[in-house]
Amino acid sequence: MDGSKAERQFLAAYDPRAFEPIAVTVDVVALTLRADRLHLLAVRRGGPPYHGEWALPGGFVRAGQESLDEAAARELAEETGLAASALGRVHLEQLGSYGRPDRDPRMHVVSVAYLAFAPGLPDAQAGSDAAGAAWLPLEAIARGGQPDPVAPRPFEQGRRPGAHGGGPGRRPLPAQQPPARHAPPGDIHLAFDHPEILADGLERARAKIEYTPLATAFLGETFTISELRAVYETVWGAPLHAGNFHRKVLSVPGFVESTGATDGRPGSRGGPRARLYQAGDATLLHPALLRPDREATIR
Amino acid sequence: MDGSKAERQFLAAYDPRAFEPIAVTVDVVALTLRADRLHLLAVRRGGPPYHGEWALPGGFVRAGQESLDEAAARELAEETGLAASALGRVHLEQLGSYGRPDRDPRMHVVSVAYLAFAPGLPDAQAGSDAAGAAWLPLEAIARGGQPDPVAPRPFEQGRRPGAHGGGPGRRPLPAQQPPARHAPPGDIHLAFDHPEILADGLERARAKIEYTPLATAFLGETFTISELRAVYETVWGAPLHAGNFHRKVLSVPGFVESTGATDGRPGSRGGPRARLYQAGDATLLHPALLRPDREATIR
DNA sequence: ATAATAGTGTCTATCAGACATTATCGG
DNA sequence: CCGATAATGTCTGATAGACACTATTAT
Repeated sequence: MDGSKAERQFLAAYDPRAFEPIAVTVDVVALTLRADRLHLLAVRRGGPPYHGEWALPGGFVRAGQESLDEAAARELAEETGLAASALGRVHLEQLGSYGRPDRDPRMHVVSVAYLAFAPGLPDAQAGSDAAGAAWLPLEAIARGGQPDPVAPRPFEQGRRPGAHGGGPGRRPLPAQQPPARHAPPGDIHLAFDHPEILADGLERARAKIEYTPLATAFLGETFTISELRAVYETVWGAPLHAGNFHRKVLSVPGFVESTGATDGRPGSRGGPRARLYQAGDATLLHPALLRPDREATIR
Repeated sequence: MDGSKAERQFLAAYDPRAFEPIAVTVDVVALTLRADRLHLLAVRRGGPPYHGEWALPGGFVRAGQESLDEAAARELAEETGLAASALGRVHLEQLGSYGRPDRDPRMHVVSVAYLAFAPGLPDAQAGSDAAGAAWLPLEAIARGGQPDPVAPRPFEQGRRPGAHGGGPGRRPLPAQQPPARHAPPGDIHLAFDHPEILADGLERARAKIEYTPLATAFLGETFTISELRAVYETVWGAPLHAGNFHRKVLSVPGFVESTGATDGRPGSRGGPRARLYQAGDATLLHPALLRPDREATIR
């Protein structure tokens, strides 16, 4: 029809600035578990547009210097103030790209979104870029679109004490936060199209723990089956049968491996000391742990 | 540590060309079924780099003018020479983004890859950009990486006559191609990192037809259960039990709907006339059609 | 003692897969 | 008739989920 494409490519080969540019950024939907509730890592924007509002952590990809994966890891490290060592236990995967021309008022920005699962991380985001970075409870964030039918409604589970991971030293921690009621209602609104990205990330997370062992990425090095169940219950927003879950998890080869040890910190409301497990070497769960009745065929 | 991000953002707001740019392209892994074999839409490159080699169809996203989805649909339409009407039956979804700084020798190019499932399309890519566009049988294309263990080995199925869809008028077509042996061996090598993108697209396709009805996107408006089974067998590269498949497909609500009609063109080797079905209204299959034994837990 | 939890056993409905059977068509 | 296919039926092993039960610990 025109051959203009070949021409454009030719030009691009010799003058990369010949076109109106498109900026490329990475944004990270970083999730963690705190006190049996999902939290999102968010930053306060320090300039226009959306000055002062919350947004996903992210930034520009450094042209010619880094891959998308590297850029996402870098942004996450900067924003959490975490050393690469601590990032080792964080799962990071590409979520998808968002490129509507008007999603950023300044110019056409294509954002490559990433999804991160993190164990309980220290709250302080010292130094670094993100003075205003914080873990926000998900319920405090306004839904992207319609009321999500598969949304993780906090169904008020037994409020386990150590059900969140908590890194290597996660021993006592009698309840770092007073079990304050559901926190502020969903009145925090994310900037840009980040509500949509968050919604996609949540759905991905819910699906991902069905057929991969990534739920363990929310926990510490070792964990009990109950803690693992708490991850599923929180991410899926539905209670699971303790006994069946226990048997199921142990029956899936490669999901978890027993460390001989038992939990030194038993449940605060009694019960025998649980055995401790660590993540196995499986990358896919077979058979999978399917979400409870997604109502025959969702249409 | 520096606050340079805020500064960069500030600059970007007022001078989009202040940085070394990153180009954004879309590339499409378009798959179709011809004569019971998967084919990939590929174009011959008309200029450096990789001049004369095969590559995925794609091109630059038009800054400020179109979304990523729109760009992918546009490129696919240009390359196939298809009107938007014919594209209506094509499934198009985002696959992932690829952004290693050295993946294009000219400059840092981030490519947003898309995956397309198409019914049998006319071979002629008239006019349009792509003088050199063609559907290449997958076996003719060199594997991206290691020998893919889940690769769809052509297991030599019964060579059904009409097992490929074939758009609205797919009646006679007694065997448009002589059942030529497996075509040239895998010696075609795709340019750039397109072998990797193709491999990812194939794996996505194999997984996607497990839990979505998208296998029907490879077929015409109406199809028989056998034709649908041929899609699964070809994409998965493994034979399926005809009887069990039949019963299973009909038992999944919303997968297929019976049109009263029966196939006017019976199997060339006899047998009763099969009933014709059309795609149902389900968007997810429940229960899913799982691939045959992926060997307990893939590690 | 009471309540709550860890872990195991049992039963049942469901499903995937193997196999068989009947009917229908082309050659 | 013979061979291949469509469609349905039957059987078995595996699994998910419901439920029960015992043991252990905090309060």
